[in-house]
Amino acid sequence: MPRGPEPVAGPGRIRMRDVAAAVGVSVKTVSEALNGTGQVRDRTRERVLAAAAELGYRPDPVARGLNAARTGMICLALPRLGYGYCAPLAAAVFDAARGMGLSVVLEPTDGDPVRERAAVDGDTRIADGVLLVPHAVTGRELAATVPVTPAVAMGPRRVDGPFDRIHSADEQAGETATRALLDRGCTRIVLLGGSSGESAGARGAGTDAGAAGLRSRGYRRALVSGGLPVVPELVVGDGARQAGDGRAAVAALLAAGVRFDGLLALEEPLAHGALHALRTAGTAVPDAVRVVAFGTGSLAGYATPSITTVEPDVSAMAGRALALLAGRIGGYAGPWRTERTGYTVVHRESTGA
Amino acid sequence: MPRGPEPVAGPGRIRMRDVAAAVGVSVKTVSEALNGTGQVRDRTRERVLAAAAELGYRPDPVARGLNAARTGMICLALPRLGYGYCAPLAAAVFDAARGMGLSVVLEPTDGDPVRERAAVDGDTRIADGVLLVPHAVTGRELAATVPVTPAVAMGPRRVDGPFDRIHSADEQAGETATRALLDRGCTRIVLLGGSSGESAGARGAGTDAGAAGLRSRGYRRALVSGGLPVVPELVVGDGARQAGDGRAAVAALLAAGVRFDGLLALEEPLAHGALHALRTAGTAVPDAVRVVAFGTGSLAGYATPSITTVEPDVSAMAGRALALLAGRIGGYAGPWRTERTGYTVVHRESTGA
DNA sequence: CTGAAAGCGCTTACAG
DNA sequence: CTGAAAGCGCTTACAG
Repeated sequence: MPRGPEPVAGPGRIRMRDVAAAVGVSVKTVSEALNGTGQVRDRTRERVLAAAAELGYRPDPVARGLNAARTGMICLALPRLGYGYCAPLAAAVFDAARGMGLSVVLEPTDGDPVRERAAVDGDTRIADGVLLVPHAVTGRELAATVPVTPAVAMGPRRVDGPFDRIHSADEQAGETATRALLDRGCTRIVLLGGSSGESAGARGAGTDAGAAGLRSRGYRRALVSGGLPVVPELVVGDGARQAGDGRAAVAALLAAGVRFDGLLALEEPLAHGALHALRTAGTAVPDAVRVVAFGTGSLAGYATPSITTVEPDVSAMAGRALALLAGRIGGYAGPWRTERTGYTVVHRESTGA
Repeated sequence: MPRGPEPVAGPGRIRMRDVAAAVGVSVKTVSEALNGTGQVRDRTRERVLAAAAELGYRPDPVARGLNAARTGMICLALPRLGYGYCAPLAAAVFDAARGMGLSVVLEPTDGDPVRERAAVDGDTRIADGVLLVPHAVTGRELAATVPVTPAVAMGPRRVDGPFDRIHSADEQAGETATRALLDRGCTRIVLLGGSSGESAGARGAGTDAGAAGLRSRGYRRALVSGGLPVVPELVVGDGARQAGDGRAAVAALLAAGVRFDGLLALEEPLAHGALHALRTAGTAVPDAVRVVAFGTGSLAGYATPSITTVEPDVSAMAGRALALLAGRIGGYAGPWRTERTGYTVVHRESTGA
């Protein structure tokens, strides 16, 4: 008997064959009675169910998984729960997965391209499919992967590769957010956490920019179409994400005497830091400066003042991503698909709501 | 060939036997060459590795798991990522698990006792062990479970059952937090989100209170040992957790003309709501009212004013819980153990720091 | 309606 | 150092 270490549950672990022996039938009958498959006489099924309950039988999902070539698990690989809208997105994925009878293995990649690639390409996969929120990995790197299981890339990054994609409309959202400020009379709008040009903040040839790059582009587009210039000194904190960074960047602007009447924070924590700096300097929000932030707004409503946010539709992202993934797991082999999900502006006090 | 649907990867899926055939050796030799077990001649190993790479062989972790009676996965069952300190705790669990070579299946129970119980007792388990953050399930219910795999309960809830436990020292933390306010001269301290007596907010016979109940008890103990009475009208929002609830409860106190000079919020969002209500009423923090909140403080530092928090040591909780679980998975069969992890007070502006 | 047997893709005691 | 074979706990085509 070539076995590994004693099973955790010890020799008391009940197998299907034990139930079969107790009832006096074959394992096939037990399997069919328990799963409701095949044709089992009522009387036999009852005896099987009774014996299974009596003995405390629990089916082994690993054995079943080996047989079915399917485990009912999917892997959700994302940079970190605290990153961008990962936490609410993950929550939405759990909800959707549960509705489909799937379990979720959460794998934080820490934004490490090696781990991101391994999530798709790796050899430790026990899941039937992978949902990847790429951060650092490039489209080129992913294009070379040979996924062990179907994969779907989701989020703002425009990566390319052998998988379906769900993109959040970040460029459009950046434009919408900026326009909301323009519409309220702002003419000098600080872009906090973004970049003023294609080169900075973008990773590849413009098609592979991160969320910040795309949102920045939307900002610039809104300014241009509004007849306003992109003022480099108003674009600060490129790549920053933390409240402390936002605070420092805005404090520096104020100390330098740079004038502005609007502020678009590309990540929610940046806005909290910005408000802190503005408050310290005695600058009134929204009277002197109007503020909009990207985020999911769990606390934005209770900041002082409450912050207008541009919120991603994580529920749609999760739902669509899982639908596409389930289709692939189910055997669909058509061409790779790309879908887009939106953002919603929630007006609060920081824009004068 | 009694097979289910065609495997996802199609007929191209390479098995160990394919590699063996390509090299002209047995599967045993391939297995040992790939795993570095047994004695394989260098020359043979090289040929096996080359063939495996050439063919794109990926080991099947499910088959390996069936054989080893171990999958290298654990299940983390918690109410919801947005609940209490679940998100940072989950992040700490991922870190610790990764360090031990384990993957984590995250299972939100939504605070449903049936699902909490199923996480320990269920029959769909593919994990080697379970980390449960109980919410609604009672100790009595869990005591009757027959875990399929080892389990560890963690968090503020004092549940009992056939597993190890890690408790956060919530009663002690409640006392420490209250004392911080007393030490700063507060004499009328609002308890936001808690209860004034044993009956309310506690679930069982005092040994099974949730975090709010335990923290409330610490609050009362601090008052009593400070020679102050527990004033029922200062205890509001029993069971509340959301910013909106905190805002409403504090607004009601202010509208009713109730006087207070300190406030202990049992959940961080409550404090953000409270600050909002205080600001609206023109009540100065910390001059007129000092505020302390339980929380992990990711945004507390950027509220207006920044909020003093009592923060759980999630890293210690995760580390100890996994250590205990790994011990059980490894076969340790000693008596159930209970460990305790602490909280740290981080002073910020809301207490005059 | 039911049983005996093969097979899922691995690992490993046993015998060379 | 290596192979043939059994076994992990299930599911299911095949033959009664």
